[in-house]
Amino acid sequence: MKKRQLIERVSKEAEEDHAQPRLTRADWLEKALEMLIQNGIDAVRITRLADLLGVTRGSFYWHFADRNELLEAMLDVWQQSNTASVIQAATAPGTLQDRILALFICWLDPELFDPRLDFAVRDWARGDAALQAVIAQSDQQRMDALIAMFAAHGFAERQAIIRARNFYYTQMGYYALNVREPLSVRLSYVATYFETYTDEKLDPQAEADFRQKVIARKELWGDERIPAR
Amino acid sequence: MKKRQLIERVSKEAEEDHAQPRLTRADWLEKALEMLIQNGIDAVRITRLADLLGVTRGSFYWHFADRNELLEAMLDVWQQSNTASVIQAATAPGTLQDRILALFICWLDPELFDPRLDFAVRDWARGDAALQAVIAQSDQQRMDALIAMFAAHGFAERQAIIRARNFYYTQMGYYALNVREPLSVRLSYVATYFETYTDEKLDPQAEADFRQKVIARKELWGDERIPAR
DNA sequence: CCAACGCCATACAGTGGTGTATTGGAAGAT
DNA sequence: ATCTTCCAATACACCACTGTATGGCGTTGG
Repeated sequence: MKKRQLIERVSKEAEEDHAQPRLTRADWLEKALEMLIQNGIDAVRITRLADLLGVTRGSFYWHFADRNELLEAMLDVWQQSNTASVIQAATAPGTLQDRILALFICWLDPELFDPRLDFAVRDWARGDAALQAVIAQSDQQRMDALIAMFAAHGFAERQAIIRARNFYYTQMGYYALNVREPLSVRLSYVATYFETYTDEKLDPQAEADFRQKVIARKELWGDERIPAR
Repeated sequence: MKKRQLIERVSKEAEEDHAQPRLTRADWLEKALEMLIQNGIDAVRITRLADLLGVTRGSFYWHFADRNELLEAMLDVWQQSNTASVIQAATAPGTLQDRILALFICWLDPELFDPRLDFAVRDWARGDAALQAVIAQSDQQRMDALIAMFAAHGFAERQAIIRARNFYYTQMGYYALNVREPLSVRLSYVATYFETYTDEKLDPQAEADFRQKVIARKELWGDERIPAR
């Protein structure tokens, strides 16, 4: 699901025409998420957001009771975006190859899975046990979907777990290190990773289709969406 | 290298008797690192540290010029602890098996590699390009050591890179997700992971020795060093 | 023994953030 | 055409934190 849609849904507002003269709850929420991603939760200050939005704090306190309400809305957006995308890809119709490639798409398209948001939320949870529990639950849901995917294609329980962990942890590690590689380089690793995870060869035709699909999508998200973090 | 030693070295102070009536630069630094790990860089406030140390801020401004000097000292400690441990393990004498196991020890012993510090520093770098560059350099050094390790034991260039990435990213992903497992569970995965990374069987005797070694070390770091993050 | 140094307390000025109360004004509804 | 409703500006009280200036006091060395 598109993030802006989610933001508006969480804000309980209908999607309206752009170029509004006044702000909506969703506008504040969007800016706050942007701030969270770029500078961490402690940078999400009402004063600062008001400056960026070109209004005073008076506006904020009309849309939200207080800062806490904003934070809760932000968490709602996260909960309903990244995890849902992973699970959807892992349970996609088709062969194991189809599903793995769907997951690779997920890893590559920030509209489906935004690693910056994911890690910003994880950092946010530092020192907050309740939030950590929420995140752990989401991780468990993602892992369960991945384990089920491998298990459904012939891997025994323990093997499915190890493969799911390798698959998921490797990708999270990649994000955690904030690696910055051009898309072409990432694409060149796809076949090798696929074989590592599945012990099968990746069908060359499928790989070609995948490349084309990703490049077509890339047009949509624009050129430089590689996170500066 | 032990972290407290490093802290004192960075503070340019000799190790003294405990139970000092007055504080040293190292005491402030240690508390600040603790705060960074538990609550992030934005929680590293002079006022708060002073409260925790039971003194007023007057003490701080005797030991440090300003907050910035403290932050630089904290970064020095990180630079000289985690990365050094990884490189040392990866270049340890012996077979590939010896080195991999040395790295596993690293992953398990927070005195050698403290993942909480590592990720706290990564989070700190959010929105700070200069700091990101420092971290990227450390990551590169670690990766180079791992690639060289695999290459030195017969893996071709590309294979060595993929294996090093899998090895390192998987572990970083594990830490990033803040997984909390008992030591016994982690130990039970060692052999399987070893085989995944090397395509060799882990010598049962070596595995037994490893278990014993880790458990002996565990006595040293105490029981509950599993990060609450 | 007392003088200098090392470490800390106190007081002050300044900044940036929160939340509340009140007022102002433009768009839609009737 | 006026009357709500929605959104934003302004003003106020309050708190957390930084950094500086200065004074106090115990410890140590000459």
